[in-house]
Amino acid sequence: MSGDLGSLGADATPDQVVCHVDMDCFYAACERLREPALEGRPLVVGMGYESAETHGAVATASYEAREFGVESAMAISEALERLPRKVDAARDPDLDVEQAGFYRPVDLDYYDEVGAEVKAILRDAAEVVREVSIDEAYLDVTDRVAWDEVEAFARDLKERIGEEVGVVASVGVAPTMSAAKIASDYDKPDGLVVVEPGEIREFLAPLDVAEIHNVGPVTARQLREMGIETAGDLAAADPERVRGEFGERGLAVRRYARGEDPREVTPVGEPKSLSRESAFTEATEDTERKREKVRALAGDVADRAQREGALYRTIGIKVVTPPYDVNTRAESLPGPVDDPDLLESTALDLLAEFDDERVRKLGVRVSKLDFAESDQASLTGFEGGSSGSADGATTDGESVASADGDTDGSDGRDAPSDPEGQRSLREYE
DNA sequence: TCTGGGGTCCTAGGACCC
DNA sequence: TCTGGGGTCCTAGGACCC
Repeated sequence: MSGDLGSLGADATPDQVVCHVDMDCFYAACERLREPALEGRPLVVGMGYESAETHGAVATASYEAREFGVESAMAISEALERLPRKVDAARDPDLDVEQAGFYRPVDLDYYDEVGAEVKAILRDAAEVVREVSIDEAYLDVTDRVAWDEVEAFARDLKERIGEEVGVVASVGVAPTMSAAKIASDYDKPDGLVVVEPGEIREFLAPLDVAEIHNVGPVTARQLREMGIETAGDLAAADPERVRGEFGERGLAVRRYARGEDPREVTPVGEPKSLSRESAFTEATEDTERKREKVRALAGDVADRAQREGALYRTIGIKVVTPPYDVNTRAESLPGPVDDPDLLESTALDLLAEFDDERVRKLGVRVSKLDFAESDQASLTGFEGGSSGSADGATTDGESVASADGDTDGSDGRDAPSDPEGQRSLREYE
């Protein structure tokens, strides 16, 4: 029986050896890499945070900082109450310098570089790697490592990451993606947990339902109200009852709790949407400020779409109003475009509905993406001078811009993406 | 004290078509 | 004449993940 999914039912669990690699406090680890003096000290990395400011949220807190009660996603202002900044403590006689910590703003570009080094090691160690985020990946090592060798394999992997990159990874190994993920989290930091096929049910059974993938705060609370507290409870629950309460998603989660997971490790594909969002320091009603922010966000999204060779067919905005109400509006076009001006004007039109509202956060998104045409152009080496990537649009019947007049005339799609933007879109090897 | 930013998937209702 | 049924696409919101 080699993991031939085709011969199994769609829901069957494939025969796999899955490794989940998860960096410990990754952002904090990166900061310590370039600032070794931070080693061993309470360290908070804040998003939307700038030095000496108090707004933003905790992206990562080092384990030392967590001892002071600082948690992920907490407001920086609250984190500062639990763990004052070292610089402030040094100046304030009422504060104890020993009970203070260090705060740094996130620097994603740098973390990306470090993450890329780790990913290179992972791709070297396994044929199939699914990179889930900047600091996390699944490896399929079924064809490379037997169950009795997998612990040594994982230990080597952790060592390589530690020696070559200088950050600490936790690794979980299991027959399914969902169990491997739980295993990597089980003994953090610096964890290494192997769950062999025969052990998976017993391993999962005592865990809190909230630890199961796709069980968030809402589902966890509803499950508890049903008397389902552990993965074992959920595994044993009547599937019809679970389906009635949570639909198909509930059934999937119940299967995870039973150690069943039909997903095979595959590389991530092209993105489904691209977006940018940004918060105001405090909610504003000022129409021009809102429009200004949307213009900036739309420009960023347009640039990114162009760089990645993505055409988009749906343009949307997100408007967050106090206390924290999320509103989305979207409009689909007749065909996929690469048109920054249209993106901006559409986003602004959608925003008009909120002219009278106080707004704390705005976002711009493009979706229904289409990479085929620019792929085509780059793969065939079409350089097509000034008419660049638009050439693809003429090859299939769906010519884009002409389609409808609903955008105040101006078929103005300006000369599309420059050749610079055409750098290789994927790295199938 | 006002919660950052970037994503994915699912559901539900309405429009529209056959 | 409301009496169905099936399918697709669209928008909006929600839950979840990192």
